[in-house]
Amino acid sequence: MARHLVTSALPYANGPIHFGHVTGAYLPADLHVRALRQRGEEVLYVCGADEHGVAITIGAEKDKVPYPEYVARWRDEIKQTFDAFDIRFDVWSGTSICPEHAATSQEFFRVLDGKGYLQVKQTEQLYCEHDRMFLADRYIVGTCHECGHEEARGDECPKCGQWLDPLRMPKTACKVCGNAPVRRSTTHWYLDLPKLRDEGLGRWFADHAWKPNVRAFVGNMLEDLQPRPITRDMGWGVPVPVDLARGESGKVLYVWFDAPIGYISFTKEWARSQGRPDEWRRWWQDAGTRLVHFIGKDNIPFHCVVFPAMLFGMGEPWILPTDVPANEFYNLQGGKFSTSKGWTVPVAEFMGKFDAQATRFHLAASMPENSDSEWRFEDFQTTNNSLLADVVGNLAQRVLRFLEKNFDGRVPEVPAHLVEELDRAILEECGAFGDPIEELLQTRFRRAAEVFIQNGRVANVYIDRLAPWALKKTDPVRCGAVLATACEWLVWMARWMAPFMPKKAQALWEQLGLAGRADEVMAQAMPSMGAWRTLTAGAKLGTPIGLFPKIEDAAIAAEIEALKARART
RNA sequence: GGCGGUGUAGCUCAGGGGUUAGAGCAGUGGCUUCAUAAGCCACGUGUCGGGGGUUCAAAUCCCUCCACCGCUACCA
Repeated sequence: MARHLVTSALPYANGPIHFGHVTGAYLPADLHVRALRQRGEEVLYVCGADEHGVAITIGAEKDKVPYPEYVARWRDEIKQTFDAFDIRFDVWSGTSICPEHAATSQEFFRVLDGKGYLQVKQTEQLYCEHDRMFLADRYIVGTCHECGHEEARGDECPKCGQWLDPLRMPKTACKVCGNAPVRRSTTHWYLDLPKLRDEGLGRWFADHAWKPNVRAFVGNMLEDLQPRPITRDMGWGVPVPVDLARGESGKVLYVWFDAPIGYISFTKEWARSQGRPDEWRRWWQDAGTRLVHFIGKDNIPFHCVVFPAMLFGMGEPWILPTDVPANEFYNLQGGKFSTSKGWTVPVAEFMGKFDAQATRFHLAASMPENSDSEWRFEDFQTTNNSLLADVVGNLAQRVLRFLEKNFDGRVPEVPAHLVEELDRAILEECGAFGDPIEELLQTRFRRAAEVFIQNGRVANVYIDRLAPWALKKTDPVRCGAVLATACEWLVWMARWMAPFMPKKAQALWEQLGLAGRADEVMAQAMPSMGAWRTLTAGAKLGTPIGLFPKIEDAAIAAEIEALKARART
């Protein structure tokens, strides 16, 4: 049994997150973590906001609020979204507030420098005197040096598609203020990625199992690797250690250098809060830890090359990622999610009208695991109505209501002579069932959702075959035994449901009259003949209430209309 | 431009060199009535994007073409 250190990409604290982020990097991690816990594994789930970088300074200045206030606002807003989705981290922090973050980041810089993995280079860059900052390529607009297009961005020309060098562009302007930037020389530190690759990172990557999208992308990247600058000229970020700055001032670590270190500093923060400040080493410096990063595909270069290179460069005993199950992108109703264009689903508003638990399930069932996928309101309705309500919710209802009406709301007895027959009936004769928890452990989320529903079908088939309503008059004892067996299956349904929809699972658990929690550690992985029943005959059941209310067509139509209306304004 | 992905039943997708290509949803017919007009059973259709090649055999491998999409790391 390994220790599992699970991370989700640190959300950038300059805007809200949407369903795409949730299903890309957070929900899968949460599902994986819950499945691990249910199997009794030791898990730590780490996340927090990424709060440095030039985009944040620009955003804050635009809003006329101090940087710390700006990031705090988004940090809290984003956290509320996670809370709404029942995504539960063991630690949630932020790179600008975590007390351990700056020192940890500087330690990385110091060690990598000491080991010769950093290079110092002087280059010319465009500098905006008005905004007093060096301009990243995307903050430059100007004339394309290839085709003469006048509104090219500094990194790429939208017209001819050429990759641009801002220093060669005949005419440029700062995208923020519109003024013409000047050339200015500056010094920066570069992470020597080719050297790290050649000294072992390349082998590490080659020897590892990866999702196909990750392998293809990184494999290419490793062939043509350049040293990468890891410092910037700005006042917001982790400062380059003074004693290593070679007399330079105003240098901070590049946001992508310090952001992944957040996983480590947040772990330290968590350890300290537990009263065991050294505990973090067990998670980051012990080969028994399995480190898994959940990210969207846009983060692949950083989590599969840059950050591993940094960890590798730190040397023993630091561990490297075990797996990076990157997802593709999630679209919305035929288009890309775009907060600025209004093509998005405001989470708080949505949660006021629809069920967060069912939403989790639908996001899992439509997750962009192997290719881009999308949220469609009609599909959400189908998942909720035809799968969750009809197959699973109604299953619980038909069993529990029957017992409520005819058996005083108690678990009937299963006479010894019927146990084997009924075990065989439901476990062997009503169709194949699978283990959703195992699928979640294997990070096959769509499959997990599918298997869960299939397991509900098995019990529906069982009930139809055994027809307890017919037995009611002819053989009440057998009727009770049939239903008690169905109840046992519902106990398993609640367990299987727990990672996907923890609150619904708990509700079902209580309807079954059970104390404790539906997500408690499972004593065995799957039901098996003669060894899967846990209920006590005569135990009082809870009150059956429909778990999944149907969603009306009109509600879906209204959402689609509202989405279109938002996009127009 | 480079790299990569996708293209399989009306829809969403799974599968992946070898018996008659699968699931769910939607549709049709039947059964049932415990249940959220729920459940169960049965049924249909597919040139597996086009073309070429390898092979005893390809949806599955190779080449090419077409369509759509993503990424292209000094913006997170």
